[in-house]
Amino acid sequence: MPYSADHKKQSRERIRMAAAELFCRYGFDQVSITQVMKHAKMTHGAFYAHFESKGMLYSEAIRSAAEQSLFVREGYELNREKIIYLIKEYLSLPHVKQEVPPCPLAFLSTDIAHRDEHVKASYEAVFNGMINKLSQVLDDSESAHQSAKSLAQQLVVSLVGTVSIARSIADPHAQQTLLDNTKTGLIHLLKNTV
Amino acid sequence: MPYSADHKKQSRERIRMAAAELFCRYGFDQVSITQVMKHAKMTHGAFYAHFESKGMLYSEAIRSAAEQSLFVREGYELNREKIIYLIKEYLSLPHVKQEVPPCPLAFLSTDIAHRDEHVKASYEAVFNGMINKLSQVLDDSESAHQSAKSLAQQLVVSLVGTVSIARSIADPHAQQTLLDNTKTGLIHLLKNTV
DNA sequence: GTCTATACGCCGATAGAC
DNA sequence: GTCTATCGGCGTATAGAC
Repeated sequence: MPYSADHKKQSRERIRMAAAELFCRYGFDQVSITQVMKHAKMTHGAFYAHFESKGMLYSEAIRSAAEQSLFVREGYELNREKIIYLIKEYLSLPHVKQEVPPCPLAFLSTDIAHRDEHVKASYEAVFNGMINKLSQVLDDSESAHQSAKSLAQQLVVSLVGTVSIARSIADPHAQQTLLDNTKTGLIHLLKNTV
Repeated sequence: MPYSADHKKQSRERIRMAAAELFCRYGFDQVSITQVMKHAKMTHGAFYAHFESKGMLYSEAIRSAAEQSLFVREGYELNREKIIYLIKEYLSLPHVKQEVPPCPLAFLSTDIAHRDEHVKASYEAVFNGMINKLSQVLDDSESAHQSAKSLAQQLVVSLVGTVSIARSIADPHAQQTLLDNTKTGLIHLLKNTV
């Protein structure tokens, strides 16, 4: 055959990456296969040689987006200080504006609710991955009244809620205030549970 | 004319209400004008006698949804105990499953991010309304290190984040755990800032 | 594997009868 | 004001050449 297996793999990966960026930015319904393929430097006809449907691509794109996002990309050798650093990055305007690879949990939260179980399973896997990673770090210095996993969940829902809301608000000043308030609140929460 | 002004007003209201329910449940893109009008007991042709576009309907539907939602409908004569009651209702499975009129902040958060400034303004107004209402109650018994408005924001972003994520997760047990954890965390937060 | 071309359906919005 | 009918556009997915 005129195309190597590696070439196919690379094409597939380009599609996955393009999809991760575009779906996060515009949502599932407002991104067409034609747009994704153009972003991946191909035409729409080639799509179905790599994925069986747009929905299946979505499911994979969520995991791709997660792999590139803050907490995974910089989440090696995590400790309390690094968590605080990541919280600040997560709750930053560049993240909200998707100038860095965004967290799909925050950018796609309500979008996932309308999709099939396969897509939801991807979202849930990313969510659990983030919780597990955080709770491992928080475990060794945990307060008496709150388990590490529960604390990690508090953290994540606040992060996700804040960024979701900030993206849906037009006023830049209100965005910044919101981000800063959550930042202060979460750091306070972490300090008090050392 | 064969139709009274009141009749027109009622039709318009039926459309608004139908839109509020359907948009919250399925999102903007996955609801057609035909569906909304069918839900409002009319045919699609009549739509543009009441609204100038689907986007304008969305903007109004967000406010309609907010008016019916928990914190507004039961938010009169608020106090700390009632806030705790509303938190429990908000973080309940019937709310997540939209068996009661849902909060548009949680059900539409990422959906709004892709719309125009007019829609975002509606979302922001609902958000600010909720923050203001809560912070008034929290103001008289505020802790030294955290303003009432900031505390109210912590509350809302946790509520919104939790319900958004819970809707996007398939496993009912994980949903319930998530809801319960946030419930505990927020009640703890409120008690500690009396 | 990737291309161009197209089948087929749905949607937002408009036109005109009643 | 509400109806039926339709326009124009775009979407997913497929077919067939190379």
